[in-house]
Amino acid sequence: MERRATIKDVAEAAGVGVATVSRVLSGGSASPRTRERVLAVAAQLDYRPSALGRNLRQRRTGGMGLLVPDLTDTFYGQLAEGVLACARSAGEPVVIGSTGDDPEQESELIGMLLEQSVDRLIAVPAGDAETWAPAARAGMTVVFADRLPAPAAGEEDPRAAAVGDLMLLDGLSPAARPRPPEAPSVLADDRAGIRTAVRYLRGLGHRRIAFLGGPGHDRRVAAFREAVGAPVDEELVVFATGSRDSAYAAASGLFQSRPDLSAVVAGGNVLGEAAVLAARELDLRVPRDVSLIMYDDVPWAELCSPPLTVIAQPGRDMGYRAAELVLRSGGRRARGVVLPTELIIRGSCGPHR
Amino acid sequence: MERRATIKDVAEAAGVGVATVSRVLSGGSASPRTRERVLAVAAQLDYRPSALGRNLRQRRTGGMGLLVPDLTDTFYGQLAEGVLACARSAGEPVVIGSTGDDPEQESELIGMLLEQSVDRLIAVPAGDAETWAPAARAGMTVVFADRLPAPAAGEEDPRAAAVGDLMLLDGLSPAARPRPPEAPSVLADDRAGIRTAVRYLRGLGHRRIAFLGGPGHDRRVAAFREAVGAPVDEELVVFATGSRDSAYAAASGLFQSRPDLSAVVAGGNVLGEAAVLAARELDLRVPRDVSLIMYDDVPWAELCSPPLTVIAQPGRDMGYRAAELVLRSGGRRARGVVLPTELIIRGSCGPHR
DNA sequence: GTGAAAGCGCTAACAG
DNA sequence: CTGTTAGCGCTTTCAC
Repeated sequence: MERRATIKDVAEAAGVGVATVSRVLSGGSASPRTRERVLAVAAQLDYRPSALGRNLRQRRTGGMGLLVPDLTDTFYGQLAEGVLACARSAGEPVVIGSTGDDPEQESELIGMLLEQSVDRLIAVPAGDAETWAPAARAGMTVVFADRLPAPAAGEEDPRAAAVGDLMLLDGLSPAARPRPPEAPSVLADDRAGIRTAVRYLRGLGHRRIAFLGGPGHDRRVAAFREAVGAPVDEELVVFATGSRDSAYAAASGLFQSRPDLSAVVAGGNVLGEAAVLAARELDLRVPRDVSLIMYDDVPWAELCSPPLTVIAQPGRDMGYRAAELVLRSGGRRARGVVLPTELIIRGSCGPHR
Repeated sequence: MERRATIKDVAEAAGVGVATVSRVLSGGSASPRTRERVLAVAAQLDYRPSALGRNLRQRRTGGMGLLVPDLTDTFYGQLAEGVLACARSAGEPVVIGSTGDDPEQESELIGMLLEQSVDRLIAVPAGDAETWAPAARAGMTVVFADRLPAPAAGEEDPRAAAVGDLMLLDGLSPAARPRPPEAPSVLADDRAGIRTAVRYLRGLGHRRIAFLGGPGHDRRVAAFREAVGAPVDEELVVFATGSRDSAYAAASGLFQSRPDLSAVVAGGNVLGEAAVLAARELDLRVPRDVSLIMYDDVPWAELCSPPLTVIAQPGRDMGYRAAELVLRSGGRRARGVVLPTELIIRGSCGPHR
């Protein structure tokens, strides 16, 4: 249990200078003979270059940070798995943090990452643009996943709400479209997903459709309003704060205050879970009494009875893509990516009656 | 977007030496006047000490590593949340890795952590004692959570299987019990949990009870065998490899090969999920045709219909405790901890018919 | 109480 | 091609 071998040990043992060792190990030039000897000695000494030394020297930590709202939410679990898969294949470490969808905790975590000199970050942002300013100021490369930070309070910026479209409309002339978000991002095509869901519901005859949203679902509500068209009944759009309790309360409240609604689209799997629970508690049968569509496909959606009809978004892929983006962001600011969603019809929606 | 202020900048701006700055910032002695000035300047410069510099100097990285099999498995999500909660309150970074329950990937991740000089690790081990030897040799402080590494191949070591008891039997004289595991650990009381479940099932009249296990469930099977007593029907004990597909195949195979079984206990939530799916596919009604008890309580267990009867283990607490252990392991090798499980009776078990 | 100086392990000039 | 050298930012003796 002695201290690990350092580059110096290897150099001495191999009878060469430390620079040579460094070169050999990082694929630099060296005569075949030296290279072989160094490699042999290194292996023999079980030498592993210390990331600490390298990072200090290069004034930056390798790897990346990952900030998600809650690992207990299966969707973020999938997202994280994607990120980790990519990081692993790149041999890069990932420093993770869970924000609880709280901007304050998020800020603290950003601070912590800064302290660690982690300068690449993938985040499902909880705070608004203001929360994220410090990260940008510090020169961090950040890729947002799943959603974008809301514009700073006071700034009338429709960008966040509109971006869902933009990225898909590659046909538009560059000048015709608003500037892209400042940070590259990997988002699901919420707008199309929600629109498809609402149309599907309308096709089944539903007219009083509610939206059950959570933190970060603003693009989804916006899409919902748009899809429903004209003056949407504001009582049918309710928000929870992120905790399961809050989600349940919101769902239950919705069902009780508006017994006339015939369908609800839940903005995320935690909300969907809450809706199922609340409906059951209130003796509402799905889909007989109320139809339900949930955003996010998660393994247990199929276990419900009836199995839940969902808007699937590729969580794992999103994570993987985000990691790729943040890793090879050397080539300047990458464009954002929007991944398609898919309406998976199972059994939780029925005709309006 | 200039480079961050260093300790040197602060020292100069405050007209003191770097050593003084260092002292002040780490609570060392300094005259009130100097201290104040340094603090002011530091704040003004938005100075954040670089963890890189400190770590290199101290030849160790702060924070901890966390290795779990799969973040898509809600139980590990809970565990991770616990770890992160503790780490956050300690201001420590967490480097995470997902092993996919594959010893090889686990080894690689351990190597990566070693390279990062992360010397504290919380792990749900995939590999056996041999896989973990390098970590120990390198002087890592590791706390195992949820399970222990199997004894190295060839070593006839009943410790892992027996430990479930040990820790609870504080009444035994120290000499009478086998030595404790080499690394501190945080485990659920699998033995009691399984025993309770089996007894419950027997009380309902079930005799042909099957066990559906996955990687790392050896303590649970052992407990199952013990609870069932005497020669257990080996065909009723089946194992999957960790993937959802494999779990489904195992469950489906089990149901088909042994239509006479009347109850199954699933060793983890992924297995439980598979069992529900397989049963439905084969038109087996739960609990009419087959009773089901699942290890792990997860939010969606309640959503199934009928809601699943489960053996709950405190995932979040386990993570939190593990993090505490690994953090304050300064005081030598901490004892392991065993947390209680609870049988939560919902609707997936019925009388044998 | 405070400053100067010596590195921690590594890479990147810069000479040979 | 290869060795020497100068730090990266910080903590920690060791003098003053």
